[in-house]
Amino acid sequence: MITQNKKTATKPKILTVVGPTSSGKSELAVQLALNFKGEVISADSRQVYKGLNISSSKVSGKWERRGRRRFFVYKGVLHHMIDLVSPRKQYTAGQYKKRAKRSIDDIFGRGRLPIIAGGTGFYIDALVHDLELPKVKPNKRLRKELEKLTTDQLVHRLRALDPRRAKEIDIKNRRRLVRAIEVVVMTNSQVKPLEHSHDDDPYDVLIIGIKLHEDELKRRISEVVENRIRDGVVDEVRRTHKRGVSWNRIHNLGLEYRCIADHLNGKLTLDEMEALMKKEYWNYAKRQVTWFKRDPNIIWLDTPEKAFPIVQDFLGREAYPLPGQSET
RNA sequence: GCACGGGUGGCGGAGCGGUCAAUCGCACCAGACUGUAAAUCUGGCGGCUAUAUGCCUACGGGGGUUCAAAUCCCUCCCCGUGCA
Repeated sequence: MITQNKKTATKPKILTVVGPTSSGKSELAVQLALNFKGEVISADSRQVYKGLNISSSKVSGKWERRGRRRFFVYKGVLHHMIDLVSPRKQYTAGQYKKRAKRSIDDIFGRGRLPIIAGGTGFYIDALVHDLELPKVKPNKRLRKELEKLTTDQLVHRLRALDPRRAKEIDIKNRRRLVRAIEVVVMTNSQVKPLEHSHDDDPYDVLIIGIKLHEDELKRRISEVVENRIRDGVVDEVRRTHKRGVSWNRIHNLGLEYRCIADHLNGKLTLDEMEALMKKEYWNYAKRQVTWFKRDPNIIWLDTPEKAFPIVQDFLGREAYPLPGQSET
């Protein structure tokens, strides 16, 4: 259990590894975990789903029994926030935050270091800054109804309900408008303004970002896509659909799920699919970078190995010999 | 060689006398993000510049018609298809 007395107590330390897709975050996280007695918390919106393995770049670990509990283990390192629900269900950022927070407490309870690693920036922010996301579950009926309105009508509706929110929201983004209205309608109250100062953060966080050279990243993305196809992503998606996940839902999972679904439905040849996947992944990587860019606290590294001394410094203990130093 | 069809911005592809620096898509650049975030959304994208109801150069080359041409005519070059 962590209790944080904001000003006086020293906050518990956690580590975060971010970076665009294919940059090697997962592997670095594992290495850091091995060196600094940590456990990994995946911050990836698709790895929470069971059965999406190759397609979500899940580490190739296994579920193992440890005492009375079962953990997802890779290279001896415990991984959390993986394989939580069926892809038929929709897992949300709020659910993620709540559960990941428990994982952090859990890890502290074992006297270990939580290492958050992943590419879903929103999840990481929610967790690390303890964002208070409105506790309003999706209301299908209401959404369906709101969906029928024009964007302008949605804006007017929101203005009437919550003028402050209407002012700051992206008024061209229907999805956001619908959700904002949903929140007001369901809670019967307006959203309070968000103000998060870092002083309020519950943890002392070191964020390491992997920043590869553009060409290098592109190269790696190509490689990853090719490997996945060879390893059977197409089959994985086919199987996922056979298990009752609708094409519509698969399409909504984004990126390669779309490309592969289109291929399976005869809209794309295998080659077209591959090319499209590479393109989509690259664009995604850029979106991720845009997100991370605005956090000035991220320490960007061009080679993962540079992380070790920085982390050691952050933890400020002698207890963690750097790799290679332990043997001599 | 003849007959059609076509040559438009990095690419695909609209426009077929004025309101065209040229719809749109892709690529590219930048950005947003309060329980769908691998989702969703926005802006820019010929050149120049004080970024603008500004100037310049533009729709294969050249020449014409017209107040006005990417759009019409002539001619040349190139590509595709059909016939020789």
